[in-house]
Amino acid sequence: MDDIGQKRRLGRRSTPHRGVRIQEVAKLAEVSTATVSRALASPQRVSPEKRARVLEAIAKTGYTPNLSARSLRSQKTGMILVVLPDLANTFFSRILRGIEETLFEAGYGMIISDLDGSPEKEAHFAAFTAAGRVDGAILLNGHLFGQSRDGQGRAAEIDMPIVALCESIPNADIPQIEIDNRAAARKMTQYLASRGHRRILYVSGPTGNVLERERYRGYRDGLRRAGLSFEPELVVPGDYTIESGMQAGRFIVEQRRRPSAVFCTSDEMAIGLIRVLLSAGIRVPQDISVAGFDDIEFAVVAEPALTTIRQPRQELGRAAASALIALLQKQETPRLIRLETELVIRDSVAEPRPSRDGRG
Amino acid sequence: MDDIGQKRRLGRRSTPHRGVRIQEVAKLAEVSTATVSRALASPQRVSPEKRARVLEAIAKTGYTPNLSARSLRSQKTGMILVVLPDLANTFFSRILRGIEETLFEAGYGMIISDLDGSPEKEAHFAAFTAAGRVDGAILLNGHLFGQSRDGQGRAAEIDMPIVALCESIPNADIPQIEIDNRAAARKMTQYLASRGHRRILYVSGPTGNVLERERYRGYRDGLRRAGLSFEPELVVPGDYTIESGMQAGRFIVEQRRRPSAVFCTSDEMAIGLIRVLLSAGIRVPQDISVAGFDDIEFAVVAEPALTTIRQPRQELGRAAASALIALLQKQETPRLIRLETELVIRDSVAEPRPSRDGRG
DNA sequence: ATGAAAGCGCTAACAC
DNA sequence: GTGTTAGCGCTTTCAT
Repeated sequence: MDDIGQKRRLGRRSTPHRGVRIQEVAKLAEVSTATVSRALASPQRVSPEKRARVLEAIAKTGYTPNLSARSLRSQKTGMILVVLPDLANTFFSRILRGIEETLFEAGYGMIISDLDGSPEKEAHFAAFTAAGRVDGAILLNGHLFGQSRDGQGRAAEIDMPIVALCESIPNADIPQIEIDNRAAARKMTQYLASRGHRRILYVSGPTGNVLERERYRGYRDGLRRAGLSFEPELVVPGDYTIESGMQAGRFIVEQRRRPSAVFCTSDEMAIGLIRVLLSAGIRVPQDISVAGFDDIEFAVVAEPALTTIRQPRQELGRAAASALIALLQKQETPRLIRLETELVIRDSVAEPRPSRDGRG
Repeated sequence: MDDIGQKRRLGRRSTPHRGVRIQEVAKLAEVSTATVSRALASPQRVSPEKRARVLEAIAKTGYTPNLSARSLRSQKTGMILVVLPDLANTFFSRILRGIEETLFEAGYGMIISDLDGSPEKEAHFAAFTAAGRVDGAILLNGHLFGQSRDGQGRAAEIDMPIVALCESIPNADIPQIEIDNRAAARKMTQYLASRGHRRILYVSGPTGNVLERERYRGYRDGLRRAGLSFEPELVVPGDYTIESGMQAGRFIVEQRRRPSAVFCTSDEMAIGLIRVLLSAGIRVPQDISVAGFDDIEFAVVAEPALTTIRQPRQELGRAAASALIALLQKQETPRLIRLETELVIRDSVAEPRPSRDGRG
């Protein structure tokens, strides 16, 4: 006790820390600090008797290791950075939960960075990462730190375990976890065609987005396989938000020659679009069928209930976290993990009603 | 260079860190490490000339301070813990964004803990906090660490800046940021009554929840002020989820004597409930009016568009973060901050249709 | 205004 | 299996 008291006095800290330190535990258990440390980190390497004494001393003192110190010494932080474009987007929350669960089980914590479209933030988090504050990162934003920026930020130099989730990152030699967007979009397009639709409007995601590129290809594939011709005027831009779905809806309402089915590449857009259609007196699915993508929680309670593509969101999160953990443990991990999607048939898609110009 | 090279060799680190260290910058700028440190932390205390040299050296080397070391030395982490009950709940994402924004502006990072109803996790994060890994915490879960648990976890001893957001924590001497749930619920109940409803069913939140207690009181208040009598059978349990709203909906469908209006204490429940009503052939609002609470993104695109109470979610997050930052800076902060709510009138509430038994 | 040097609390290399 | 001890990289006191 005296020793510690003295040490305290000698220390030059400005804000005295009230926590118990490893020394105190060691003293109480009558072992060295190394033994206390080992008893915690690798119990099997300490004799049962001493281990018991250490554990007792820890319980008695309420000791919790200082993680900054541990970090500094071991060069590990136990923290993973999760970078995503928009925290407020429903789509991400379930994914986050999957990530969090898995990381937690493996003893890691999660630091979230909501990019919010700000390059400034991105630079900040790149620095953050470089500062050794995290052991690895999961990127949901479709590019590496500093990529698509000039070389001035040295972000690109970051060298640590990273995985890409959902939005794959081309040319990056890191594990990518995703769904087969192209196949999923093709599946939906073919389904729509199989119900008899011949004029299928496509509401896209943001231009340049990898997801969008793949889904668009899938749409074209589906059209081709169904023997339908592609018509450029049947592609309407969107950005996955409710608002952009509503805009697409307004566009459709104003048209003379309407599609018989609409394939929205997100559920949010589908829900917004349906709302506008309904308000304009266009019935769904009697007048126009609408399909979504993602199968968010609200898809099933939408009116009408949404026919959509289910993404295994929580599993995606878990898979990404697992891949990252494998990397951290220097284990082998596949470069590409593709999770299955499922066509979920509900009520928003029906046969087209017979149209005046002969066929759907 | 030689010195550093030598130091490296002498060091016993297992995983050589490739980052640039402060020494290297100091050497290049021909100043001491202390000057480098000061140039970063308090520029005005360093002569402009040396500061410029330091900055140049930093740019040249790409130096980023190691935050674990800084933490260890300064006893500050620059990290805030945000504890919330359910990350996958739409309601929280906007709040999180508000928190994140404000923390970011103040130079803090955010660590999220999704409790997910697990006391084990709670204990973990309590330990985490005790381990000096964060400088403060924002609690969205309605209780302090370890509260409502026996004294064995010494979590209660945690002594750091904490604020409670949304779910206030009784008897805790910490800033609380919330809306006036009671007044909001009263406002909605009175509005429903003003439209002519006399049998207003209340779908509650989880029992024991502070929010629920307040909203329930507001409902009773509203009834009283409108001169309506309270009827116990018009209270149906819920837990804010879509699913529980659907259950409440099924309950209503099975009743002979149905309410003319339903006040759901969350939008999710309202949307789930409407879905069930619609499926059973009960029209909303013609047959039954339904009101929600929160004004989530989907409220406006629901069919019918939801009449609800708007909570300023992002502002709540910002206010909580601001209060915490004030605390961290030892500034005064009000113990209670109440943000205004707003009654948002859309299409899910109408006058009751004349009923057989004479009045609504 | 600046530098020297003492640690922050811990882990791991090394010696036994 | 256990103890001794040297740092991890930084900030800050103290002395100048």
